[in-house]
Amino acid sequence: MKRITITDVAKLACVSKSTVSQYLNKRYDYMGETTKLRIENAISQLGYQPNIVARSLKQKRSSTIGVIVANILHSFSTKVIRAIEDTCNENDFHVIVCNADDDPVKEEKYIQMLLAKQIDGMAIFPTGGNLALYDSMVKMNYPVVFLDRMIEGVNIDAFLLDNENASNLAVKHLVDRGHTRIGVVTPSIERMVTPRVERLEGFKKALKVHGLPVTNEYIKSMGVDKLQSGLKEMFSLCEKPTALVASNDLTLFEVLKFVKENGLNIPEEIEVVGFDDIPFATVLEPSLSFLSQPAFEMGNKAAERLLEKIEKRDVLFESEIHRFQPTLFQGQLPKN
Amino acid sequence: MKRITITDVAKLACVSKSTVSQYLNKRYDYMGETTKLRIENAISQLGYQPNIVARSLKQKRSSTIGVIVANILHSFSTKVIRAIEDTCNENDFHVIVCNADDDPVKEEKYIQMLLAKQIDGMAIFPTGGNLALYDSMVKMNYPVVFLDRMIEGVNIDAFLLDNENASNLAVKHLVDRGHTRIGVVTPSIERMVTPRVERLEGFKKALKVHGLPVTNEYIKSMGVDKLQSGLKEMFSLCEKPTALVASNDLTLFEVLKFVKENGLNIPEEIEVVGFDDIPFATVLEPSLSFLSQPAFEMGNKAAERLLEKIEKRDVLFESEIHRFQPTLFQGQLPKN
DNA sequence: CTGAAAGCGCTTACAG
DNA sequence: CTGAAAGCGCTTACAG
Repeated sequence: MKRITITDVAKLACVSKSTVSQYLNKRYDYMGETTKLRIENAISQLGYQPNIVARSLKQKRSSTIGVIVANILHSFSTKVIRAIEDTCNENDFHVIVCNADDDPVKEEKYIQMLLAKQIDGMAIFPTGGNLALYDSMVKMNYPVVFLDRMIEGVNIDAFLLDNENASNLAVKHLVDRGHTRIGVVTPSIERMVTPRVERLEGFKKALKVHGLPVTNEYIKSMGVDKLQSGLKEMFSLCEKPTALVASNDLTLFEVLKFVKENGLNIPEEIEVVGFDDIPFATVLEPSLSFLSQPAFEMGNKAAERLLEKIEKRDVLFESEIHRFQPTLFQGQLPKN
Repeated sequence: MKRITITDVAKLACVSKSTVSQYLNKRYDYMGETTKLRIENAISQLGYQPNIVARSLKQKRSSTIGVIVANILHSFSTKVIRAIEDTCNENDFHVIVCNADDDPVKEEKYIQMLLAKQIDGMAIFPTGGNLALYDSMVKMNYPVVFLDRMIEGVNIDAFLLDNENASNLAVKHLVDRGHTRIGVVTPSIERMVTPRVERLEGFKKALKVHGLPVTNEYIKSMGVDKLQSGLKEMFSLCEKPTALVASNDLTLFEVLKFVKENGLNIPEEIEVVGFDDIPFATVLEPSLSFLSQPAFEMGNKAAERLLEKIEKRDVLFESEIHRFQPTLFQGQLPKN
């Protein structure tokens, strides 16, 4: 049951290990035809598979990247992972997926582990809780890209939605449909998570742009567990909102739950715009509008950039914020 | 920018590499207190991180398993991955996730890659297209578990739903609600994918158990792209079905699309039972019933078994089929 | 065109 | 209680 090594191949083919290695690495430049054939035969006869671990140790490259997502159960994350994996595959890179659970402690553990495994680079949905660690990676010129979120003051490429514009599109859509009392529901922005902050800011700006007042009673930014009572408050006002923007899937869920439990009608009594897509939204009721993120494109672009940084490890890159545009969908969702 | 190695630590602590290695591996048995302290200090002073690749090469273990899913975009797969990852984490194992896209060629490539990386074991949602390869892993006594599907004649543990019972529960539910004309919609069973075959078989058996005839016109098993015309046929019958079982999420989607496009009312005109959960199903309309799989439990159990096999690599295990019971949910979905 | 030798960073008997 | 030496399976200058 012992594994076949390069030595076995060399013996069988009557050449040295070096030559077999050349063959494996496709350095055929000076290799005799017959040598090549002998090696080829030996390999297939023995069913030889190079040991990638040994190669990595020597080459100090693993042809593997790590992806640390906040939560793999979010469909946005899944799509991004999928896109990253596709891009990596095309370039003969492998992907290790990790879940940080939005927990800085777990995130740190995973980053350390990936570094110890000599992973060539990482794509991270950062928790924001490991500033020193992010910085140390920058110092080492270690290849990293951020997704979905950016960290102020950390010099790392970030790939994220144009969140302000997304909020603006949502508000514009509702204004166009005649609404003037528009509310917004977002998770707590205490931890300054980029999309939450930017979507809320964008929402307020958009109201002003459209000549509407910013009414604090229409803005609920709080832990998801408190949203039901927040919504109850909002809907006890004399001037109830007639439309709501739900800034992510969790808040949308709470909004729909509230709507259902209170027997409100969509869109007659309350019109709702959500972020990201709900699978099956096309074929279910009520029909909602969504700001969809180009998840696959974001994943692809982030992966390409990461691979480029890995390729040119010696080059010092200027880090950039890469913004992606959302698309507004009504009832029907895009295929991606 | 050169990495700190064990040699650097040894030098700084004025001990040999061996001793540092002992320390790293927590073999303190005979280690002097002061030696221990010196090493500890040296490590933290240098910010030393052991190179896992080198360790793996020597130990011939990587403390990593691979998961090959058919499609990461399915929420069932995501949940299973998540559960496997949690279990692995508790045991200091890492997880590499791969997408086979239900393509045997891709599956083979991934399996080879994982083997070359000296991964300690694999959890696979098998395509069924690589019998020889599965067998060769069995021959090597390489630790593998299958998920969601089993492969006839291949001696590997499989963790899957009690599909026949699931179909039976679906039929029973509908019969209890007074239905006698019950249809079923499943993807093509040409490739003999376990859940599809078993769910269809189970459906037929359940009809008989409940004294209902098996009507071929009520059974549509075909490529998802042909389902719309299949459903059209079914609903052109004089005796239309009054209830439908959709055996997975894709077929459920087609059913709901058909229902919506044809303005049918759920549940008045047609009652629907699906498999797996649709996120948001609780708060949307129409309210459906679902047979939910205990995805987290399945992932956990599969991972535990896999780790056990890795732990006791020398032991020859009897392979078993592990069945899990579905739960019928109406409108409301379970938290997992 | 091919091979001998050194080395990647660890671990592990074994000797003392 | 600690260290010298060999070795895991590769790759890579370098020599010839």
